[in-house]
Amino acid sequence: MDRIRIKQIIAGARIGQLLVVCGWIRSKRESKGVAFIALSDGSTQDTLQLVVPSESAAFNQLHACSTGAAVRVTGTLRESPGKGQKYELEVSGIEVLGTADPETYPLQKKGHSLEFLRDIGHLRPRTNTFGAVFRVRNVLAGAVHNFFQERDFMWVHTPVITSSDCEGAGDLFTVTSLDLDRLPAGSNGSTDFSRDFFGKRAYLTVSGQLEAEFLAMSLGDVYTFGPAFRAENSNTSRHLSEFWMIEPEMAFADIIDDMKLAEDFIHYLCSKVAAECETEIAFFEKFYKNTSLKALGTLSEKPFVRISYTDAVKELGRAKKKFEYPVEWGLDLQSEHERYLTDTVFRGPVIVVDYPRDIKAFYMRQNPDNRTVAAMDVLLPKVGEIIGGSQREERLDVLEQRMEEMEIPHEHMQWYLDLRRYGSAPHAGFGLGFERLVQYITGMPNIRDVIPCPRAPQLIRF
RNA sequence: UCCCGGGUAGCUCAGCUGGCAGAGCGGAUGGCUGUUAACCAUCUUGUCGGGGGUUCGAAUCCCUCCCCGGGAGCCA
Repeated sequence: MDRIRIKQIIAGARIGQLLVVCGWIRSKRESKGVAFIALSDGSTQDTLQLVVPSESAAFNQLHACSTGAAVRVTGTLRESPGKGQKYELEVSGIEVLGTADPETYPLQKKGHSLEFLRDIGHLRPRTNTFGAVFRVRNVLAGAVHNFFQERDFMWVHTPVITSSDCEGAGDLFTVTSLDLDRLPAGSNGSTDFSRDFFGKRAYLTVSGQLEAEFLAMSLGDVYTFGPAFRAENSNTSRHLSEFWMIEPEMAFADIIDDMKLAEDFIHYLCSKVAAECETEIAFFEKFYKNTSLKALGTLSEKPFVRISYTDAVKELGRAKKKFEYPVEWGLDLQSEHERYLTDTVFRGPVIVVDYPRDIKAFYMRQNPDNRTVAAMDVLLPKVGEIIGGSQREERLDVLEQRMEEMEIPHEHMQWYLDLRRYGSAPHAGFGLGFERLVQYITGMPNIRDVIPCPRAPQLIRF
């Protein structure tokens, strides 16, 4: 007989049927006449209540059924007379597949701190919290593809290993097959990377954007969804060294189209999670209080406030609040400024657009005022920046001049400049940090708790 | 990387004006009950983060290193 998932049982219409269920024991309550077991199989937030009557042969095996043990159970589904669950399985047979020594099994019936669970990363998906996080993460990942596929964006696979070191974002991890104990010497004490695997220095990608641009400039609308790597020494609840990024890129599009896409995207994802992860969100609402179905519902409809950088600076200048960092046109907005805009002034997501060109990347399109670029950031309450995007500079002369001003060497960028030489066209895109989205929607305080195997400075266990 | 706050039993934490290392939870055993993080009784648990120093004596004071958390910077 095939096993059935608890998720399907909860969905209903199986009362009276003989079923086989496999899973891990969460808790057990024993008495003389009857025992109760809460069983989880990861398919859903809910546990299945197993009822083991003392006359059942399974009753003698209860000793091995401690918290954490894996079992295969046969029984008849009944309507539950008790509170807290609709169904329960009246057990006729239990096969203990794997015991879990209660003296050493680290998960208790009680709740654990998120910090402790990080130390047992291989077992934490068995908890309510992490089961919920990873189910929401899965629904979000599926929704990302649905959103773009429904709009005829093509999923493109940009490289993980790259030779491009001028993508603008932080420090890079070097990828090498050289013997690190005997590095070939180059000039003035450096390493000779011409002897390395690729014949030149290679890195883990920090972004697929530049590659996505050339794919957009032939396929039209594309998106990437894959890992990115940053070697920055960032120790915060919002940064990972390895994270997943979504980067749509649209040909024949401007910054207005870009903002529209970003807003539609967030709306879509929130509505999908609200519809498909009701129990998970209800769980987060109850135990972490940083998210709610109601808030998700609002987020999936409410239009985002749009404000120019220049007006945002004016708004901050009017603020009664004392800021630690100065507010002045030309300086980048600090976390406290962004938070003031999202949490106090507009009380919701805000898109800030048209930033000073001197604080933004070389590829962003210069506006007619000659001092701002068509760049936009989507800011969310509490989490801060979740999306950074721009219209790309499609004019060859303007781009070349900008690269010179910012001292970016042209030689490795000829292919990028070619896109402006041959059939150039307006195009725009953005990058969204997937974990920050999961973090925002689940309300998890630390980004290390929304990815199965977090990588950060000094952290690469599991 | 910088600024704060921490590291004591398997977990959460108290003890910190230097003087016998504690509680709750968990776990084990027994009892009881269609139970819901069940309940009652008994029992169980230590490299006080590592190293060095001050002292008759250090979990407690000093130095140093490691790790964790919060905030900042960098960014998504």
